[in-house]
This record gives sequence, structure tokens and C-alpha cells, in this order.
Amino acid sequence: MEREIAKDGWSATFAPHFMSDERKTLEQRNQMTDLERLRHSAAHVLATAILRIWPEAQFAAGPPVEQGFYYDVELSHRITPEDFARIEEEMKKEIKANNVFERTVVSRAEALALAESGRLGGLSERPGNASKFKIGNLADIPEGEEISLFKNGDFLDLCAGPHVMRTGNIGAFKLTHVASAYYKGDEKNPQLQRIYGTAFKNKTQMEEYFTMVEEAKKRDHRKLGKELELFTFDEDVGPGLPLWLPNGTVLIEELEKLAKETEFAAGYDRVRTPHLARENMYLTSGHLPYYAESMFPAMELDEFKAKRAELTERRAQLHGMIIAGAKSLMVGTTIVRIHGVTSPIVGGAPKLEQVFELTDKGRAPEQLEAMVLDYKRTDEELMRLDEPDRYYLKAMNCPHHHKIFGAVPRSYRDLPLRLAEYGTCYRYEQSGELMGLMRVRSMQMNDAHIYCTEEQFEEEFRAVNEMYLKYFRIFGFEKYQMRFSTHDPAKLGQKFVDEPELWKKTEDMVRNVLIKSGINYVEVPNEAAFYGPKIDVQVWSAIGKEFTIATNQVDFAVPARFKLQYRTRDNAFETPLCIHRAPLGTHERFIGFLIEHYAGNFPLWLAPEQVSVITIGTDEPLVAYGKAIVAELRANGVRAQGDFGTDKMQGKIQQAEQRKVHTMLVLGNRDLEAGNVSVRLHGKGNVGAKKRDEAIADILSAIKERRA
RNA sequence: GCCGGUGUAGCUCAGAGGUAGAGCAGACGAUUCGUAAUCGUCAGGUCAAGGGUUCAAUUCCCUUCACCGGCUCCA
Repeated sequence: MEREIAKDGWSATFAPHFMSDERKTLEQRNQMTDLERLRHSAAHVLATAILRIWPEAQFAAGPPVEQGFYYDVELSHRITPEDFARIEEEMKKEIKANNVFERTVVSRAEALALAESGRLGGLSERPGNASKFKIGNLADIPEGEEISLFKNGDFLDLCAGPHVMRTGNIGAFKLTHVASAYYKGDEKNPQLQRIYGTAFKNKTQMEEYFTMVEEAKKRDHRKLGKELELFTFDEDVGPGLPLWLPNGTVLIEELEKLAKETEFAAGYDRVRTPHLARENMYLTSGHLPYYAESMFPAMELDEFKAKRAELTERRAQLHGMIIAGAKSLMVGTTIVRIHGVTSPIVGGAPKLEQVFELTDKGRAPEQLEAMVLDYKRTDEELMRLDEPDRYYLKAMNCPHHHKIFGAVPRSYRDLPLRLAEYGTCYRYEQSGELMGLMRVRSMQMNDAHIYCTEEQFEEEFRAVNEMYLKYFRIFGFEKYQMRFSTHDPAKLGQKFVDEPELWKKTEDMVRNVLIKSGINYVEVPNEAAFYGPKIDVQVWSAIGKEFTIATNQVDFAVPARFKLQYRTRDNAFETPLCIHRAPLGTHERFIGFLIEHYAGNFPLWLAPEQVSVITIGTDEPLVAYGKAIVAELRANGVRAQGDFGTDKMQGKIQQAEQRKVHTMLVLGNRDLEAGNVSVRLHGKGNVGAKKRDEAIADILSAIKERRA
């Protein structure tokens, strides 16, 4: 697997790492780096230590990961960070013993026997405590593949390796946190305790790592968002629903400006659509029921709510009365027919919705008969009431855009039609998955849908990819990965629309564009959208979490569901292809990522506070000079403000630096006399005096050109 | 959603079964200063919410809510 080397250093250990969902092959395992071997070995040492304290522990999997290693363990004792010290003590002993990692190859039967006896993942045989997870792991090893065991000291484990030579090779390690994980990642399996740690060749490297982690935490968008007053969350508003403060709103509006300019130049038309729509549209689009659990529950508009409640109540009363009446009068007699099926009353009561019909009218008192008729009437009336009208908050903009496409007759001459909107979508993400701005429940998407013919597809798709790259150059993104997601033929008709030829055709088209454009990408099977293949751009947050920041998807299925058509040159009807694209993703995630990318030190064009004019002292002529400069900047659309108060200059500068104001113009009497301003840049310090007009012109051009 | 952790002033955090503290931010006053903080005064809290134990709970217990970490890198 290719690994990018981070240029700025902070992200080195968070470099992209693509692992397929499938079990890692032996071949891949043998490509483990030295550090990964060491960490994998540390996981075995961790298991050894845990077993010395809790011999009954059952182990599942203990691989190396991006930032260290873990081992999954089942244990009735809840391991907490308070236990770390004693576990680490035992680990140190094992490392000090400098035991060799001995590899042995065994037959499947031998391995199974060792697992049954509890020996695998144990320090000794444990009768009655079979290594159940190891048995499960064993089952995943393909027939014919070598089965190997590794042993360090008394600890014997089913393991494909590879390891370092001796436990003593683990120079430095530390347990970091404990979490939970399902065995084999399946929530139907038992939940295990996952003990995380990290390990390095030596102490110095480990210390460097922890320093870097601290640094990374400082650029976490959640921390900076608070410090710079960009956004906030409020319990009363709801989880995952960010409130954009004025500073954050500046970022949004600058991004929108960029997107609107870029899209206008690229021939997009802007549209606007409501935040919700009727149920029926989402039945057409296929979001219901398949996407339903990611959508907020429906809002029900029930014109007949009161009437419905009244009738339901009445029907329930009649039901009770009929049953009671029938029972008391004719116990054990079949007197009631329900939807044509006669059944005795005694015993189970018929269901409320069922219609009663007396079968033995001669014996039924009039009163009872009247009640049955009333019941039937009530029931029928209830059935005649219109269904309530249901509205859903939109989780995607595509259905609305499809409706716009379909709103007027389209000709091939109208294509490609590019409909763009910063549409606000709402998704009911699981509570545990929310994460600052990176995963939210309300989001504004840099969305557009391009309707085109098959012939136009390649050019359109290529142009979208170029738009990404253009944006990424502006922002100076270097560490990202294009991920091409394709379908899995085995899941046609389930996870993916059942159109094998179309899948193949569009995937080939997309792959072609990628290769022709010389774009570096990884292809991931089984990750496509249900309606077509897609390209996602993956980035990593400050603390190393992977996110999709932009997406470009092909849709050859949903336009047909909406019966979208255009008139062809030969006067026939054809369904267009649709490209869903969001190069700037959503405001929420994109800005979350930008905050971390820039560590809050935004370029001038984006900075919420672009210029602060600071006077040294409060002399009237000086303040007047400062005010004039602020006014001129603001007249030119620059977010400038003056700090003319009585604080000391150093104090004003510190305030501005802490707010990460991009440019500070410091004015003293010397500047006033010379017609100068002293320019100070955030993080760069004083860069010297300049003529006032020159300084203003520089600021304006840097903004206009969106210079980094 | 599930497992674990956390929740004290706007922010960062201290504290303890006997009724709450600091720094910064804020307000007011003084300070006239050349590139990351001058000084003083004042104000700030139902200690997340609800319930329980107790003479007494912010502290112990339970529930709820929110946030954080993990559940995706599976011998």
C-alpha cells in the first residue's frame, strides 16, 4: 500500500492507510513495516500481561493500527485506566525477560485442539475455558493456508505474524485507552474490551509522538471553533445541529462566493429548493424505505386528526360492548362472523379492526345488532378518511433537482444541464457518530446535479474532477486520496441496482477519465452508491480520523425512477445520466477540515477578521488617521476594524494575535507623519512600514486573488 | 444505537459529605505605550437536569441529557 509522506511533519503517523474490509492476506501481512511488527508484538506482550493478572481472559484479535496497537479481550473485570499501571508492570517484566517470539506451523486439527483446551491465547491449558474467539478466527483461515502459532514465554497465540525477534526489541510502550468493540466488528457478536496502546523503538520516538499528539489536539476544529468563536452547539437546539457564529458565517459566505463564481464560470445554473418534501417523492427516489433510518422521522399533517381519534375511540367502545354483550347472552355460541370467518366469541377477543357480522340474527337482541351495524359504519367511515400527509426533511437535494429537471420539457439541446445549490440537508446520524462539525445532522451541501447524455458524460466528469483540483490548489491541500468506489457484482439487486451492463459501462467510463487525467486513485469494490459508482476524496482530521470531504457520483438509475427524459435529435425520448457532485462537500465538514488544515490561521481572503488597525496611544490626529484607513478598507469590502482604545499597544497586538487577525496595521506618530502604516502579520510578526496606499492595495489584491 | 469516560463562572481549570475558588475574558477607573498583555476595583455559578440516601449532597447512589473515546484498519 502506498503511503504518503507528510510534508509538514504533524501528520506523518496519520498518513493514509487503506485496508480492505476483508481479512488481511498473508502477503499483506508480510509487508508490515518494522514498526508495525514491533507494535503487533507489543499486543502479544499486552495479552501476556493481562493473563498473568486475569488468567481466564479470552482474546480475540490484536493487530497493529495507525497509532499503535490493541488487543480485544473478554473479561468479567472491567479494565479501566487505573489498571494500566499494573498491566504495564507485567508487560515490562515480559520485555525484560527478552523472550523469543517462536513460530511453529501446525495443522488445522492441532490448532483446533489447542484452542479447545484453552491453550491458544493463554499461558497454559485452561480446561473448561476454550479459546472460543481463536476457534472463530481459525475458521476464517482459508483451507490450504499455513496455520502458524507464536509463543513468547508461556503465552501461545494463533498468529500469522510477523513479529520482532524478542520481546526485548520493544523499546518503549504505553497503554493509552480502553474502548469496546464487537468481535469481528459485527454487532451481533459479543462486545469485547479493546485495550489500546502504542509502542516505539525507543523512548525518544515515543515522546516525540506524544508531543505531536498534543500539537494535533491544538488544531482540533472543535477547540479552535470555540476559541475563535466560529460555531457552537446548544443542547436546546439539538445534537449535531451547529449554530454558526458571525466569524464562522464569514467562512461560509466566502466559500459560497468561491463556489458561485467557479460554478458560474463552468456553466452551472443556480436553483433553490425547500428543506422538506412529501413522502411520495422519497418513495419515488428510493430513499424510503431504504434510506429511512438516516432520515428524520416524518412530520405528519393530519387534517382529520380529531375526527380520526373520535372514530377510533367510538369503534373501540363498540367493540368492547359487542364482545361483552355477546358473551353474557350467548356464551359458547358462534354468533359473530369476522370478515367472513365465523368464530366463537368465548376465548380470544376478535381484533379491533375486524368487522363484525352477526350470523345468528334470530337470537341476537336488537340492541346488539344495532351496535354491530354502528361498528361497521364507524369502521367504514374511518377507512374513508384521507391518509395523513407526511413530510420529510430532505437528506439529499437530488430528488428536488430531479423535479426541476422534469418541470419543463427538455431537449438534447438543453444538455448538459447543471443545477447547483447550496442545499441544506438533514440526516439523522446515530448519536454516537456525531463529531463536531465533521459529522452533523444538518448540513449545507455544495451540491449540483449534472444531467447529460452518455456522450457528454466523460467530459462532464472530467470537468468536475478538475474543479476539485482547482479548489484544492487554492486551499493548498496536499494530503488527500481519491477513492474510486465500484459495485460488487455479487450484490446486484440488493445493495446495488440490478443493471450489470450499466455498472460495467459507467465504471469503465469513470476509470477512463481518471486514467486519462493522470489522477492518482485507489479503487475500492463494494463501496459504490446504490445508483452508481463514485469518486470520493478522503482526508484526515487533525486527530487522524478519515473523512470524505468531496464526492463525485454517477447515477444511471434514479433519473429513470423519476421518469426524466429529454427529446433526442431524432425526436425520441431518452433518460439522461446524472452526475451528483459536491467538490466542497458540506459547509460543516469542509470548514471543520479547513480549520484544522490552517490550524485556524486562515489566509487573508478567508480570515473572519482580516485587518485590525491599532493605534499607539489615543492622540486625536492618530485616531483620525486610523479611522480613515478602516473606513477605506471597509468601503472596499475588507473586514477591518480599529482598536483605538486606551490599552497598551502590546496588549492590543496580543489580543489581535490571539484572535488570529490576519493583518495588523500599527499606527504611531512616526507613521502618521510619513503617511505610512506598520504592517504586522499574524504569526509572522512585524514586516515593516509601508506607504498607506500601497499597504491597502496589497491587501485588496491578496483578497481578490485569494492568495494563500 | 452499543461499551466506557467526562460534565464546576463566557473560556481554561482547581476543590471537597458542612453550602464554591483561580487565571483569562467582561464592566468601571487609572495608565500615552513602537510590535504577543500595565495596574486596581467590581461583577459571574440552581456545581448539566431530575430523583434518591443523609441532620446536611455540587461531592455518594440511580435515571436522563450532552460531550469525549471506541465500535472501520477483524490470527
